[in-house]
Amino acid sequence: MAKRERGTLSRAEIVKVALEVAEADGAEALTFRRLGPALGVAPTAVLRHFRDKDELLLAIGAQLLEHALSEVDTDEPDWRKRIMSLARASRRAFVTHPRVAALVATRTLRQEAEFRTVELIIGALEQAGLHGRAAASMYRAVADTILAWTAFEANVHAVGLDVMDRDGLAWTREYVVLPADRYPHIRNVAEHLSDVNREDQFELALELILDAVEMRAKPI
Amino acid sequence: MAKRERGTLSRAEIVKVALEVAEADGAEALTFRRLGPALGVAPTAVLRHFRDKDELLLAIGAQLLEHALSEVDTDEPDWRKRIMSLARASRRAFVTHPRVAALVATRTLRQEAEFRTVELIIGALEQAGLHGRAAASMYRAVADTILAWTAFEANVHAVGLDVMDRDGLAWTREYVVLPADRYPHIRNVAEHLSDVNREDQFELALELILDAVEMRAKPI
DNA sequence: ACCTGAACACCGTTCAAGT
DNA sequence: ACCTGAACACCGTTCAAGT
Repeated sequence: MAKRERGTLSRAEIVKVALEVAEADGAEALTFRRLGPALGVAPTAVLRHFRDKDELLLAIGAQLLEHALSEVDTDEPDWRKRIMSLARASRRAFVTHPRVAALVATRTLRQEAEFRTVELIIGALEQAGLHGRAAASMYRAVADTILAWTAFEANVHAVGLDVMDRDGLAWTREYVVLPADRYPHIRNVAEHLSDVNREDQFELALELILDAVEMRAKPI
Repeated sequence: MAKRERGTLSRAEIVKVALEVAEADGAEALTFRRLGPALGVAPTAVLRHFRDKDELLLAIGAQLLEHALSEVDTDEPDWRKRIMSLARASRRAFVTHPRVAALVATRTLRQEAEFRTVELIIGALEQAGLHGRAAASMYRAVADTILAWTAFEANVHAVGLDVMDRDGLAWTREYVVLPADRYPHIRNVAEHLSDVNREDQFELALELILDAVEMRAKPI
């Protein structure tokens, strides 16, 4: 706990160290009392830069989204690829920091990074041929699906890391041994349930929605 | 805090009162220390029926899903309607108890109610014409989308109730005033953004996916 | 202006003791 | 067998005091 010179603490550094702490020891370790020492400072010093814990979490979320956005190729001419690129980048950023992501994914961040995300999606949909009300409506369906899936995955990951021992890894195994007379449909596909991983499902769900977007934009 | 006779405390009653407490005072009020008095019992007495708080939350989640399932018309012959009915019932159950739902939605509950849900969805997909690996894969896409959206909405609701003052209700208002030169696409549809509500989006996103399911099951 | 240290009002969980 | 009460090891946040 080397003491540091006064005035050298910044919001940026706090966010960075907070991510490290959460990554290393879990979201429940992300407390002011641990964060202080990790920064070489008293626990309450952080409160001089963030009004409360919620404001800190919001800043962390913004940072995550910022990083995801920086990886998106905004010059990609194909609108579907642009949306998929954004979706994958978001997923990657959140799954990399699942414990923090779970805490912030559902917050409206209301910051630069979020506005740019919205702009990107609406632009893609307009290119696809949707405008006005239809574009607004579809934007919410697409954006919220990406966000919902991303948040969901982050949560599952975070919980998975925390209670893996209790819940067990192979949940699909339980489905295989269910009584066939009461669960005939499950039995039919049980052997395939463990093959599918969540990343594939995320891609599939999104592709399904974009298929439908395309159909509605340019009806046959 | 009328004392109660010994041996009258049950898991069922604890779950019921826990839901009431959370509903009334928020998820952060769902503590053993408040739950005890609400049950007319010492705070630690609850720990005789649930190993820890996580086990209590799991039981609450199971109860929510159970209730949702009881409202689904499983005899409905149209597979699309059956899935939509399940989705709406889940949404309703979770949005009714957003603060608790947010805490439990991402847990694999691994209980009776969950198995029946899976059985229902796979049965619907088989009726649609999907089998084996394709059915398993699509089941995950559909089920996880319902779950992700439901969890997401519950979270948004819960956060909304908790930090409504700070975040403000009319987030869409901020989008209307964004500089048009930097966000031209947003500006194009800004006036329509506030029209769409989340329930419509949930329905839309699901219909989009089911459209695509139908297309893949019976290709043109 | 920025940071510290003590204090306040909480948590979940354990455990010896009561009935 | 079931419940209580005290105790332990934590939280976020406030606030007077230091530099």
